[in-house]
This record gives sequence, structure tokens and C-alpha cells, in this order.
Amino acid sequence: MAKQQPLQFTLDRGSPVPLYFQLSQQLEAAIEQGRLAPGSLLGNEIDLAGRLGLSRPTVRQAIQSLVDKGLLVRRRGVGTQVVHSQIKRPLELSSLYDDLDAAGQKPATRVLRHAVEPASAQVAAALGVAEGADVLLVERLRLAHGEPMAHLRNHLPVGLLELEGGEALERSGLYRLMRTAGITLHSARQTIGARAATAEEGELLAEPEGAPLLTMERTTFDDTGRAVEFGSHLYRASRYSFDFQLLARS
Amino acid sequence: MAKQQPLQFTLDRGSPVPLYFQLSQQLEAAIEQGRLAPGSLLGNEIDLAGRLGLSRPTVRQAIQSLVDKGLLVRRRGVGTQVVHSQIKRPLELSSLYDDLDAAGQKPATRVLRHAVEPASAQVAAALGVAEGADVLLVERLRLAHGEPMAHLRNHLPVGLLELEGGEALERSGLYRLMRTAGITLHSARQTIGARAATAEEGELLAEPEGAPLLTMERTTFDDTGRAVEFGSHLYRASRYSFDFQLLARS
DNA sequence: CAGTGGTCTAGACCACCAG
DNA sequence: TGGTGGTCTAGACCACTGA
Repeated sequence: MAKQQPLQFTLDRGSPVPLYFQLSQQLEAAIEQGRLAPGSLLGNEIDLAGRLGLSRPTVRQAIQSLVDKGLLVRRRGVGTQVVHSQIKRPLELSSLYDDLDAAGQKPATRVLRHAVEPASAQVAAALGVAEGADVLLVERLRLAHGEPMAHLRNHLPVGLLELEGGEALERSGLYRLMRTAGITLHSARQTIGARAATAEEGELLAEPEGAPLLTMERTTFDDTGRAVEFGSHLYRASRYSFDFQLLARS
Repeated sequence: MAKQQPLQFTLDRGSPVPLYFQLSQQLEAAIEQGRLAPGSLLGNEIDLAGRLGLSRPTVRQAIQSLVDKGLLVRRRGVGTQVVHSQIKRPLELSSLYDDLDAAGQKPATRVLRHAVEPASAQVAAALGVAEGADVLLVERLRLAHGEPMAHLRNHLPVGLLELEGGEALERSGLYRLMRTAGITLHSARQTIGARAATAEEGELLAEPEGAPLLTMERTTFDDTGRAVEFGSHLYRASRYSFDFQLLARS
């Protein structure tokens, strides 16, 4: 087992950033840049704590956060080592806009509709409101490189966001707007399936009738447990797929 | 904010089960059974530690594990409360067999093929072996209630599992067999998409040609970073969808 | 202002693994 | 048998929240 030690860490005790977080960030950077080779041992926690002038629990907290991310593996009696395989991010609670943006796809959005409507039974159940109660409906077409990628229908409780005609939705994703509005996203329940495009859907997405479409339905909750969004989305299967990482539950 | 305290916890210091784990299990059970109502406050950590005869870090460790699962939310200056929405499990590194089994679908498996073959470029890249090198190919049809659900093609490095003709694969999932063989699953990289069925695929899955199919490709790694499986699967979109929970990355 | 969680320390003993 | 991570203790101070 290769082990090396010249790794240097700098901790700023005056910073408001917690010490364990400073350490875990620098460890993560070292792993990503290959300065900590896959499979190499990290050196025992006691020594590391001593060299850094930290207590062992603090060092453990830093290491644990990277174990939780899947970057490190601990083996009792052996040590802590860097995982070989490239771990990328897990499927995140991020918007399609951010996904495309990060992929350099220059996303654009066309807001097709933006209106208050009575909730259908499905929407009412998802959002936890009465059937027929007012909900905000936002219907958008997402484009990349000028080509349609997805048709997005989102239902929101009224009063949650001030969208002002929807211009903000052309420049940013819905999730980012929610975070900006002080809503803390907590969890989401998703279903991914597929079906054939109707003629109308095909026209919107520039696909022939009957073409396979990916469907995604998602209800998003904030940290108070309130449903803040129900989305019902269609993606062109020829142009889009869901790509993500899973970690085994320990 | 409702707060109640009659909750009773029993800790066994003689047990090999860690104290924080005993506590987190009992808390989780109380939440699931509704004895801890959604939105209710948990009471501060210091008192809880005192009443249980534990130190605060131990109690924190128990609470933190439930926060990580999405069952609890901490707010500084406020307290720890039970999340309102029903959190189910995240998308797990489990086999379709176990998924169906858990759903009471009485899964059955027909092994269509079980042979050593030269690796294609795609398989070689996924498993990290040379193109043309021997790999084990397992091809299965998964049925529920006698109806075909999915067509599963898995490639494995030779020598990883002793499958003995494949009978074991008719009674259990591939992942369970791997765990039984002492392989610790660590992570997987997945892609979910959709496409139209070819005539041949349609015949296997009892769908017409051109019917939408869900596709899933997955490479699974063990905790040493070794790729242990590459799967390329087809699901009937009319019968199956992927349903899972996401937690916001903190 | 009082109360909460967030962070940190400096020890301790144990269980597991390798040689 | 020695070294590793796994667990646990009994404190401490700080930052944030809400009344």
C-alpha cells in the first residue's frame, strides 16, 4: 500500500469556516487533483490530528464527511484510503437549468404559460391542498443550442413566489428562484418513466408522434415538510437521459 | 410548536450495538409509528443526554444520523424537529429482484444466457479490462405475475462469482449473490433513458415494435474501486418506472 | 436576553485486522 | 501483538434564533 505524507494543510483558526470543514475541503481537493492517489493510505487519525494541532474528533469529522461522499473508505485495523473509482456527484436536487448550465449547454427557456388555475386531483394530492383550490401553473419549454429539450409543467402553491410575469424564469431555474426567496429545499419524491409522444407533444418537442419520451414527476418539499412544487416533465429521449451516481447505504 | 416528552428509551450498555445506534433506531421507530408527531420538537440535546445518562456527543451522533436520513431537521436557536413529509428510502443500490420482492410482486427469473464472451469496447471500458478479454455475460428475463417486466444483460469480470450454471440467479438477485460472496458494494454510476423497442426486443418483452422502453445502464464498483458489474437493462415502460427519493445536499 | 444547536478539546477503552 | 478505526465521556465557548 503506497503511503506518502508531504501533503500540506493550512488551517485558519480565525476564519468562521469550521476547522473540520477547512480540512475536508483541502482533502477533497487533494483527492480530486490526484495529489492523494487512489488506494493510498491517509495516515492514522491520531498522527494527523497531532500534526495539524487538532483534536482527533475534529479530524474524524472531516474524514467522515468524505466517507459519506464516497471518496474515502475506512477499514478498521487497516486505515483510511482513497477510493479508486471516480466518484461524481449523486443525483442532486438541482434544476434542469443548472444541470444544463453546468454542462455548458447554454440553456434557454420559453415561458409558455404562467397562470393561476384550479388544482386537479393529482396536483391537489401532491401539494396537499383541496381539489379545485387555486395553484400557480408554470409551463415552460427548455432549449439547448436552440433545440427543444424538455417540456416542463410546474404547479406551485399560490403566494410562494412572486414571479412577476415570469421574466425571472427565463433567466434562471425554478429551484434557484426558490432558494433566493429563502425557501430551504429538503427532499423530493420522483418517478421516472417513459411513454410515446402524442401528436401535440411531438410538435412541441420536434419529435414525431409516437417517439419515446422520458417522463419525470417530482414533488419537492422544504424543510418544514411543506410541498413547494409539483412538476410533471417530458424530455426528448433522443436528446436527454438521467445520469447519476449512487452510494451504497451503509 | 407541540412538544411532548413521555417517550421512553431503553439503552443496553452491555450490548455490542453502539449506544448512538440504539438511540437512533428507537427514535426512528418512534417517528415511523407516529409516536413522535411530524413537526414536534425533540427537546434539547443536553437534557436528552442527561435523562439517558449519555454524553451530548453521543446523543448528537444519534440525531445526526437521522438528520442525514432526512427524518429530522435541526435549526439553530430553535431545536430539532420531526420532518412533516413522509420520507421513504432513497434510490438504493439494490437489485430489481429485491425491489420486486419487497413490493410483493413475486418475481421470477429466466436465465436466457450464461457464458464467457470477449468484451466489447463498451463493456471493456466499463469494467476496466482489455477489449476482447474474457468476461462473463448473464442475460435474464425478469417476470412478475408471469408477465415479462425487464430484460437484463450483465457483464462481470471472470472469476468474480461462481454461478454454477446460473441456478442461483433464478432464486435471487445478482447483488445479493455478490454480497454473499463477500463483495462490498460501494457505488454505482447509472444512466436512465428511453428508446423505442426493436422487433426482437418487443417479442421478448411482449410489447409491439416501437413501444417505448426504459433503458438503464449501470456500472457498479466495490469498496476497493474495482468495477464488479456492468449492466445494460431494458424495462417495459408500460409496466415499470423508477421511483425514488432525493435529499438536498447540505 | 435566554435557549438552542454548532464546534472543539483531551483524554479513554474497545474491536478488529495484519503480520 | 501492535496499530488502526469505533465508540464514548465531560466538559467548553460560540453563533444564531426568537421573545
